[in-house]
Amino acid sequence: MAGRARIKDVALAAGVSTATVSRALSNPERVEKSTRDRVLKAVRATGYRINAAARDLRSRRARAILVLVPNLANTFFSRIIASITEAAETEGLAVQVADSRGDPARLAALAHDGRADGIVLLDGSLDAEMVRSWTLPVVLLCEWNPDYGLSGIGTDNAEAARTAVAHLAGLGHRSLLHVAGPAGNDIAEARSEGFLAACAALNLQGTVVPGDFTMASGEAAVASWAEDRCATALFCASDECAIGAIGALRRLGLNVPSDISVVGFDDIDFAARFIPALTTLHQPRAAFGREAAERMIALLRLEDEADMFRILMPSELVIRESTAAPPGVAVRGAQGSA
Amino acid sequence: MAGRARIKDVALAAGVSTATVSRALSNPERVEKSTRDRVLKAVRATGYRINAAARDLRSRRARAILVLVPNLANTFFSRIIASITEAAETEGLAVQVADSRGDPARLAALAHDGRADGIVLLDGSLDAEMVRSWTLPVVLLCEWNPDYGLSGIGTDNAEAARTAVAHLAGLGHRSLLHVAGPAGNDIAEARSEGFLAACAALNLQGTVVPGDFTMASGEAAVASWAEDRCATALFCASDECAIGAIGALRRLGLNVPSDISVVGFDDIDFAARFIPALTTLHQPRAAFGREAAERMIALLRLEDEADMFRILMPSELVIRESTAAPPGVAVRGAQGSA
DNA sequence: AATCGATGTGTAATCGATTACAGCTTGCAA
DNA sequence: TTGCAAGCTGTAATCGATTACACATCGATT
Repeated sequence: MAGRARIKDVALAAGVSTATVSRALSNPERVEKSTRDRVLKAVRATGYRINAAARDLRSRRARAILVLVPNLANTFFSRIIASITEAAETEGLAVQVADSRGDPARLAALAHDGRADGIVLLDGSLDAEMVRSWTLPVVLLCEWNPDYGLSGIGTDNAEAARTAVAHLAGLGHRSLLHVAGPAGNDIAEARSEGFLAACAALNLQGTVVPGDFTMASGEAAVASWAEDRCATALFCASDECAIGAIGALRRLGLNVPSDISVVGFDDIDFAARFIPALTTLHQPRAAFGREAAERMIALLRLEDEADMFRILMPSELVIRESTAAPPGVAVRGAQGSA
Repeated sequence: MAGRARIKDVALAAGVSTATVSRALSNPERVEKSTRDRVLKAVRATGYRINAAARDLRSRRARAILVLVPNLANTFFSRIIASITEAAETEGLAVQVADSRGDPARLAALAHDGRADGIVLLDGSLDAEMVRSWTLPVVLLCEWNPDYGLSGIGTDNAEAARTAVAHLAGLGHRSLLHVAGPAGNDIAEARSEGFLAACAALNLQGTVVPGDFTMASGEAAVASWAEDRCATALFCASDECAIGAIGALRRLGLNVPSDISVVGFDDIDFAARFIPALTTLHQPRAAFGREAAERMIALLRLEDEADMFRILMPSELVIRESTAAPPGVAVRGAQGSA
């Protein structure tokens, strides 16, 4: 802290100017090999570390991106963050992680204090006007909000919902209940609409009840379902919701999947380990992170405005233990091992 | 981006010097009210945002702390991070989050590039020499490593293990298996030692098998347990491990808790929702985060070295559904509702 | 031999804030 | 009236890097 070496000290030790030290470190090919070696030796000898504040100030960029997630405690996001970090750091970009909830002033400060050059936003429920007022390049990831006017990366939620419905229909279910995500959330609505469209297309009875992705909303949905029990399968807008629902069903003395099938969404880490292991739609989280980082890097390289893009990566249905034929329906063509 | 206002622009707009603007913003009481109001109005009018790089450079501090966690995807950590963030931000400190795994050079860079004034470390398995070489104030949280030579905050793991054993003994279990955390991990070893000490004190048969906190290690432990089935209860070093173990038990056709009891550790979010809901040791994560932030703030205020401290906060046993009397043992004094 | 370009290095301006120091007012006591 | 302290504000140095520009060297070309 006290006696940290400055670039000046390194220059002195190597017998060169500070300009040469700077070049040796950030543009090695612009100094002669022998000089570079002397500089690097001096760096080692002095224990020099570049001062980020000074560099950022002079070069007018932070070599960092900010990742904003609505909820750090959600494992769905942390996996994506890890993947963004990996891709960004190979490009020399640091990654800052922050929670997007709470005080808008805090967010504005984060977005504009110059500590980051770009933002990867995983929250579609922020005030659109605020988001549009940000002057940094932003990539919207996973979530979607047309009002932001941003480029984005996500999955085709309607298509994924269709896949889930087709799976349940294939098992013999004729009456389905969808526990939706929060109203106003674009991806949640895409899932609901995809669900209803698929039910209509396959001539199934499809009902939607409101929810908000949480376990509590899964429990609440089961409570309302229990009144008439008209559906034999639940399609939940998130794995957490599905897990909440299964817990509630079990408390009603019902077994998943023999009494009722449940499909989740996301394929969070616990989905495979849950009992029963969750049939769910796997979102390509590692690919999301990688793609977002790459797009961001490209945006930062281009000084001027880049073209808008919207990238949809497919979600895959992962069939595990939480779905089966409805009670009383023979499994057609049941095949061997599983 | 292009036309961001500088402090100079604000000064011009308000008809004062940049020094006054700076003071009006960071030491409001040092400028006259009327001047301050003019400055604030100018700030609003120009949309001025302080440039963090310039401020950090000049004031030689970053007003930020770095939180290092071994695994962002672990919800146990994310809850703590949220709590650190909350406490730090009320003090005007930004929080940077990074993964502590991987390239040591990356960590060294993070620790020394001047972007943070202090470090909250949640990883006890880093190279001790590297950690000691850090020149920033560091608080070790949750994990513990005596070789770091740091102040720390955590829970009394041996005591917590004793509580778990006492609970199982009270239910009638006489033979216990502990699935340990990774060797060399201080808190894992404290749990193992506490477990063995408690078994000895209560005259129970206590066995320890190696593990590493993961679900996979829980599954592996069950596989080895299945060879002799000598224990009627499992005490796992983490909830994830316990969940892995329960999954494996279920695949063996065994029911928790009627065939075998399982106790976890941590009380992660899923613990309460898992089926069966996990009996586990609740670590006070919000308090951990708050305490760490406060201690760090105190450390940063003190210029010189502060006294070392080691704070232990109690973990509480939360009894849920995964523990019961062993098969064939009547529940003594079973009491009413639960 | 003179010119040119390429290459490597140094000098000094610069990024945008903070803050030590000094100067100006103002109020009050002597 | 004068002196002094207190309070407010401005001037300018400063933090530690990057980088435009200038300069020196050297080999190749004419």
